[in-house]
Amino acid sequence: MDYKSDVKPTDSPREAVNKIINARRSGDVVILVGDCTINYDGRAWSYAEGRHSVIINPSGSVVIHHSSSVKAKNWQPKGAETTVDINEDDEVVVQSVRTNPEEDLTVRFTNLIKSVHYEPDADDINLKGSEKEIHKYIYDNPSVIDDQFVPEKMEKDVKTGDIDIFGHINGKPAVVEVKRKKAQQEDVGQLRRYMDMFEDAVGFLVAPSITQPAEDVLIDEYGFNYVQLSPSVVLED
Amino acid sequence: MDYKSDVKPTDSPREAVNKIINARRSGDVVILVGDCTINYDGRAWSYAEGRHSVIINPSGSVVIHHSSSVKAKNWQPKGAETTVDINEDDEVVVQSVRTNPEEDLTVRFTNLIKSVHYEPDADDINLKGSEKEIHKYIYDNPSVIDDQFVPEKMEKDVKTGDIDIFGHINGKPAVVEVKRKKAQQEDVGQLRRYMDMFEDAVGFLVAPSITQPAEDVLIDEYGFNYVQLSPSVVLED
DNA sequence: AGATTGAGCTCGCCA
DNA sequence: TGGCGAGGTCAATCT
Repeated sequence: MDYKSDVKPTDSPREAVNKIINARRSGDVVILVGDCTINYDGRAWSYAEGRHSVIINPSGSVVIHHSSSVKAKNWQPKGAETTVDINEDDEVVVQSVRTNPEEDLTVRFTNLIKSVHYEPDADDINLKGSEKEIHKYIYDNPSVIDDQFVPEKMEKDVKTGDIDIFGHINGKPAVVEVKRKKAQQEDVGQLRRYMDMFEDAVGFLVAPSITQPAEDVLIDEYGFNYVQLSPSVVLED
Repeated sequence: MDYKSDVKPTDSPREAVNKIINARRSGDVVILVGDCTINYDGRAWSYAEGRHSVIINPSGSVVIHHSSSVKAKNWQPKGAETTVDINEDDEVVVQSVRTNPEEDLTVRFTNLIKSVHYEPDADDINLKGSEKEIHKYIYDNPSVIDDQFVPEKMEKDVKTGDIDIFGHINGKPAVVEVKRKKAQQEDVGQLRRYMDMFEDAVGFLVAPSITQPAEDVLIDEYGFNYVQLSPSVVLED
C-alpha cells in the first residue's frame, strides 16, 4: 500500500484529482479536507460554505463533517454514485447522486488542503446491547410486570405495528410496550394504538423512567400502567 | 499553519502522540486513521474492532466512522473531555469522557496509520428549509387546506403538545398537522391526540405523501382528511 | 435543567 | 419494495 499518494497543500488541483481517482480506483477510503461549498438537493435542500472534512467510502457513501457539530452536516448513503472531478475553474468537485429517492450532493473545493487515503478492512467486529434483550428478559421474568402476567408472544404483529410482548392477566389481554430510555408522550400513543385493538385489555409501559406529561396521560387519561425497569438490570442478569 | 505535523506511517507511537497533542493544543481538528478497538460505556455500551477514522474536534466532540456505514459508529458530543495519550504497551489511546449522562469512549490504536490536522474555520454559512416555512406558507395560503379554512394560530399550545396550525371551518374548530415527509401511523396518532381536545372538530394531515395503513386509519377509522403538499411547492413560492 | 419536536434521520427486519 | 420500529439518536427551542 502506497501511503505517499495523499494530497498535499502544494499539489495542484489536477494532481490532487489524479491522486484521488487512483486511490478510489484501488478501493481506498478517501478523506478530503478543505474549504468548500456544499449543495444538497433531494428530499430537502441545503447550502453551506466552510472548512469541512469529506469522507468518501468505496461503496459510494459520503459523509461531511464540520468541526462545530458531532452530527454529519451532509451525507449520501451507500449505493450512491460518487465521482471526483475537476471543473472549468480548476476546482476539485465531488458529486454524489442516488436514485429512490433522487438526491444530489455536490461539494466544490475552493481550497483543497489535503487528503488521506487508506485501504478499508475486510470485516470488523461489533458487539452491542439491544432492546430485544430486554424483551427476552421480561418474557423469561414476567413477574417484573405483574405477578399474574402470563406472556405468550414477543413481537406480535397487529394492524398498527408490532406489540413488544403480548399475554394475559387473569384472562384479560395484556399489552406490554418496552422502551430502553425515558418514555415520552409518543410512546404512550404507541401503546394506545395497540390497546385500541383489544377489548378490556391491560396496558403496560416499561421504561427506565418517564416524563411527567407522559405519565399523566398514561395513567390518568388512559388508565394504563407504568413499570420501571432499567436496561442495566437486564444486562446484569 | 504547519501542514508537516501530520502523523506518518513510519512515526513511532510516541512521535505520533506528540504531534497530535501539539495539534490539539493549537486548536486544530485531528483526524486519526488506523486499526483500533473501541469501547463505549454509558447510556448503552458497545465494543468494536477494525479500521476506523476518528475525528476529534477542538470542542472535545469525537466522531468515529467505519467504511461500511454512513452513520457514525461511535461518538461523543461537544463538551466531552477528550485526551490523547500513550499506554504502557506503546499504543495511542483516545479517551473521551462526558458527564450527564456519564459516558466514556475509549479508542486504543493497535496500528495508527496516519493522521490529518487542520485549523477549523471561524464560522461557516448554512442555509436550509424547515417545517416552520411550511407552516407559514399554509397560514398565508389557507386555501391549500380548504376554501373555507380560516387559520387563527400557529404552534397553538395544548395539553398534549403543539398544534401546527389551528383555525376554523364554517364555525367548527380545525386542526392541521403538517409533516414534511411521508406520513405514517404515528403521525395520525399525533393528530388524533389533538382532535381529542375538541368537540366536533375537523382534522387535516398535510404531507407530501402518506403510507397506505396510515391513510386507512386516518380516513376510514377517524374520518380525518389528508392534504397532499410537498416542501418543494412551498419553496418555489 | 427538563421536556418536546424535528430531521434528508439510517438501518434492519419482515410482509 | 414498502412499512415500521429502534437508536447512545443530536440540536434547537421553550418553559
